[in-house]
Amino acid sequence: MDGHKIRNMEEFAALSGISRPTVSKYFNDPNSVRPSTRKRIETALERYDYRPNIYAVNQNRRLTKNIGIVVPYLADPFFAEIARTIERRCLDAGFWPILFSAHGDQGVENNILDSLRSLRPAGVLLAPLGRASDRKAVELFCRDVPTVLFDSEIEGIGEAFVGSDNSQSIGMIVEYLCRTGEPPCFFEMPPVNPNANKRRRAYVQAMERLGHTPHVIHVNGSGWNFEEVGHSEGKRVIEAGGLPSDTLLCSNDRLAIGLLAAAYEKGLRVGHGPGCALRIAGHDDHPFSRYTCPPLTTVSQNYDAIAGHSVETLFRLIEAGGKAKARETTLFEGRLVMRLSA
Amino acid sequence: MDGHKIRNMEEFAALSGISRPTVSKYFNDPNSVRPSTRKRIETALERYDYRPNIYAVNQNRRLTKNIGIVVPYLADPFFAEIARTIERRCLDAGFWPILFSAHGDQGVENNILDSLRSLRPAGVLLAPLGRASDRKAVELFCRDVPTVLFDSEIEGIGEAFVGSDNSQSIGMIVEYLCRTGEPPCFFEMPPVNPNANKRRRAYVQAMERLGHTPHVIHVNGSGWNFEEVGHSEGKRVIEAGGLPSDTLLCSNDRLAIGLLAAAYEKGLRVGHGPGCALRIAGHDDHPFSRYTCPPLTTVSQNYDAIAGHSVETLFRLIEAGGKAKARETTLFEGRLVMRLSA
DNA sequence: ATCTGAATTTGACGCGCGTAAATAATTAAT
DNA sequence: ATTAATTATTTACGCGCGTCAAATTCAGAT
Repeated sequence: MDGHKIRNMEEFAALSGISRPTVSKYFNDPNSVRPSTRKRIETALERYDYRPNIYAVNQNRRLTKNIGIVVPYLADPFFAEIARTIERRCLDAGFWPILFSAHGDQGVENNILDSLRSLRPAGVLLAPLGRASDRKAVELFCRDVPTVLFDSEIEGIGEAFVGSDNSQSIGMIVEYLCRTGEPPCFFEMPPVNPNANKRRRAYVQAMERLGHTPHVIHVNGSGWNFEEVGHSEGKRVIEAGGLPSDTLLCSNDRLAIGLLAAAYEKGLRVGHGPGCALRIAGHDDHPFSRYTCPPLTTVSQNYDAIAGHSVETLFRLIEAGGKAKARETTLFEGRLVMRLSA
Repeated sequence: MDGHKIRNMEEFAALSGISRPTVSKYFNDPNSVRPSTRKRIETALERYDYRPNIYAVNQNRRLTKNIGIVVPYLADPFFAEIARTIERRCLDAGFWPILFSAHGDQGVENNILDSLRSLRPAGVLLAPLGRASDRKAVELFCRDVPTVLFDSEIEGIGEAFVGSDNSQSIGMIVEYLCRTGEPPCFFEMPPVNPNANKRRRAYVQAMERLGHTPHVIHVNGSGWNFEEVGHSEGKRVIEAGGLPSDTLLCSNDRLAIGLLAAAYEKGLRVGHGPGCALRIAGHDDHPFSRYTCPPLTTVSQNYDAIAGHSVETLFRLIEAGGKAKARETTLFEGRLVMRLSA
C-alpha cells in the first residue's frame, strides 16, 4: 500500500497503466477484460487500495447492485436468522444487501418502501407485515421494483412468493398430537398476517379429517408481542377453566413460550410424561424453543430452504429483466421436532 | 400528483417556479429559505412527488446524512432492540440509519467497516465484537470516521464509549443474592468481549467486599451461542456434582436460559421458594427472560438510556466536526429485576 | 508476414446535484 | 423614500463514473 490515497478512477487507471474505461469495465465484470490486463489491474489494486465511489457508480448505473431485505420485525429471532442467511447469499453473489425492519408498524413499512424506491435496488426480498401492510402501497412498489415476497403472502402481489406449507405442517403436528394423546385445541395468534388464518384453517381441516371436533381459542391482543399475548391470554384461559383439551397447539412458538410461562405460573406441569397436566406445542422451531422448560415440541420451518429459494428466485428474476412470466408460489414443508412439551 | 415523473431537480425547480440552487438549498435545510418560497416548494412537492437522487446528493456532499449502526450479533434480541431504538432516533434527527450485523464473525465485521468507509457516513455507532474484533482495523476505521462505541468497550478507540456499569450492576445483584440465600457462584460466559471479564472481576470484588469466597465456574465453548453453552456446560457442571453453592449468577441472561434448561432436564427445581434446589440469576433483562420458567431474576440494562446517550453523543460529535476534545466514557447503572428464579 | 476478430484506448458526453460568486430582488428599518 | 441587510437568481464549474463511437492495438491463426 502506497502512501497517498487515490482520488478517483482516473488516477488509479493512470497508476496502473490502463485506460479508465477499461478499468471501469473491469469493476463491472472482472472477466470482461483480457486476463493479462486483469492481472495488471489486480496487482495495482493490491498496491494502491482503491475502491470506486459507490455513489458515482450507482448514479450512473441504470440499476444498482443493491438488494433490499425487508422484514416485519427484526427483534424476532426467526427473522433475524432468515435475514442473516439471505444477507450471506446476496454478498456471495456480489450484491449489496440492505436490511430493513418495519418494527411491526405500517408507517415504517411504507417509509422503507419509499426509501427503497429511491435506492433503485436491483431487487427486493420482502416479508410484509401482512394484515397491517398498506396493500395499495406494496402493490405500487412491486410494480416499480422486482420483488419476491416471502414468509407472509399477499395474493397477487410481487413476482413470486416463498413460504412454508402451513397446511402440511399444521396437519402433521395435529396428527402427531392426536396419535399421542388428546386431540389438541388451537391457541391462535393475533392475526397480524395471513399465516395466522392459514394455520387456523389448517388446524380445523386436519381435525375434521381425523374425525375430531376442532376448538379454536381466540386471543385478545394485537401486535408482535406474541410472548406477552401468550402469557396474558394463557393465564386468562387457564383461570377461566374448562379448556376443551389438555393439549394446546399454538400458532407459533413465541406464543407457546408465553403460554408455557403462564402454565408455570399457574402450577400446571407441562409435558407428555406422567404427572403432566398440559401438553403444549408450537410452530416454527424458533431458535430459543429448544431451551424452554420443558423444551418445546414444534414444527421446524426450513429456514435455509426458504431463504435460499427466495434469493435464487430473485436472482433469476433480475436476470430476466425484473418481470416473471408467471407468479410462482413455492411452499416448503415443515419437519416435526419432538421435544418434551408434547 | 400529476401524470409524468419528474426527472431531476432542474425540472422540478422549473415546475415550481423557483431556481434550482434555491431548491437545492431547501432540501438541505427547509428553514434556510424564505417562508414564502418554502411554501411554494412544498406545494409543488405535493403535486409532483419529487425526491432528490440520493446518489447524486451523496456524491457531492462532503459528508452524507448516513449513520452506520453496527452490532455484533443481530439474532440476539438485546441488540435487535437497541438497534431499533437507535434507528428511530436517527430518523427523527433527519439521518439515514444503516444497520449491519457482524454475525459474530471478525471477517464480516471488517467487511462492514470497509463498506462503511466507502459510504462516507456522518458517523457510526459501533458495538464491536470485542475480543474477536480486529483491533487494528477498528482503530484505523475510527481514525477516519467519527465513531461512538457502545456496549462493548475497546480502550482508547473511538471518540466515546457508552455502556453499562458492570461493576455496579453485578455488585448489586451479588449483594441481593447474598442477602436472600447462599452467596452465589459465578457462571461465566465465553469471553467474547470485555463485558465477560469485567463482570467476572466485578463478581469477585463484590464477593470479597461482602466477606465471601468467590467461586467462578469456567465454561468451555466459544462464540455467541450462549444458550447452547449454558445448556451443555450447565449439564456438565450439574452432572459433575459438587457445586460450591446452590445459587448461580450467570454472566448474562442467554446463558441463564440455557442453564435453566439444563436444570430442568436434570430435574432440579429452580427458584427461591421452598423445595427449590437451585437459584439462578442472570444479567441484561433480555426480552425473553420474563417468560422463562421460572421467570428470571436479573439486572436490567437501561436500553433506552444507552441507545439515547450513544446517539446524542454521536450527534454532538458530528456537529463538532468529528473529533471530540476528550474521549468520554458513560456508564449507566442497572436495575435489579426480582422474579422467581432467585 | 498477413489477416482477422477481439480487446483496448481515446475522446467526449451525460448523469443529477452541491456550491461558489456575482447580481438582482425583497424585506425591514430609518 | 432611502438605505442596509437579507434572501433569490443566474451562471458556471466540479464531483466520479458509465457508456458510446471511432481509432488503435493486440493475440492467435493462416
